[in-house]
Amino acid sequence: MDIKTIIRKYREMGVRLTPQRLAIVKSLEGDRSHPSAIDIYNRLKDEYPSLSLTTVYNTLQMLKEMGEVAELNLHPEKSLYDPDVTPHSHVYCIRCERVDDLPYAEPPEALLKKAQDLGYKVKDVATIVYGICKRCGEIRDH
Amino acid sequence: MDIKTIIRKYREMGVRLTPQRLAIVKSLEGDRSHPSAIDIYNRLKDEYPSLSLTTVYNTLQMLKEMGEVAELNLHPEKSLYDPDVTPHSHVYCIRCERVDDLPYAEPPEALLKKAQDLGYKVKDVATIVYGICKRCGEIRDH
DNA sequence: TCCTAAATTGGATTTATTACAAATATAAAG
DNA sequence: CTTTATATTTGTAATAAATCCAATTTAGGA
Repeated sequence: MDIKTIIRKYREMGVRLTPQRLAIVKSLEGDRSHPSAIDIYNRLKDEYPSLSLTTVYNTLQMLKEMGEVAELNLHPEKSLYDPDVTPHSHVYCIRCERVDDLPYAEPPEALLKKAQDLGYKVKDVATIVYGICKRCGEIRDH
Repeated sequence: MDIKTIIRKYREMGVRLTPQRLAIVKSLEGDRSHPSAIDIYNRLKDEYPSLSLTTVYNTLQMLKEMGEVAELNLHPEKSLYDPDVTPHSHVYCIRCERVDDLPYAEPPEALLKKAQDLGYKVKDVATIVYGICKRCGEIRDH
């Protein structure tokens, strides 16, 4: 998520470079917290009081199409966004919803094979580890 | 998802065996379509006109706690339910939302290792293949 | 500086899910 | 078979995420 790259991409796409978009891009830069759209909105609304949630959603959608962010389906009820689009996996704490990165690992070949046999054109593979994070384990396991 | 087993489990849990619960369990038996709560509700509402969506959610929640169904986070906005709780993976069509089963495949050991190193107590691993199913591929790729 | 197409805003809408109080019905006891 | 306690269902309202849309604003080229 390099800002210069993104600004260039915006220009190339003939898309306007608004302060809102720039703010969203900048807030996402280097962010490893895997925020939701509303998280991003809340972060920025003090600095941009007129910012609208719709704009956050629109911008995330656009960044997704540009290949600059990935949408993660870790949480059953909301999408989380990840500015790191290099292949990697995630651990998700089922108690506090914390997300941490895991390294990239080649998915089992047998799965891709079987998906293709079923007629699927494979676009992506996600591996998600579900567990209880250190902090939550300490809190409840007294 | 064996009905006799479930009835026995209900009894053991001291939980009442209502027609609604039985209908939901029966409709799920052997179902490989990965329905949402609303799908299940729609299927049953003709036969059980008084059935409420809340009851469907309650029952799914209970079956989940009994270990008889798994909740899948494949779709960004809704949960899908799977009465096959044996370990296996899924392919998800990003166009039509179709879901197919994939065999079980051992997740990469390096991921579990890393999650544990981060302090997580690992509970589950999900591998999801995203792609375009045969039918959708044929429709749009003229 | 002006102008227009593109973008933002905010309020309303849709969809999934949960909360809750009142009505109902299971299943055990008599 | 009837009664009864209480677990469960129901329906409606409340939440929450995400989308829609018309009116307003603005980026950026002329």
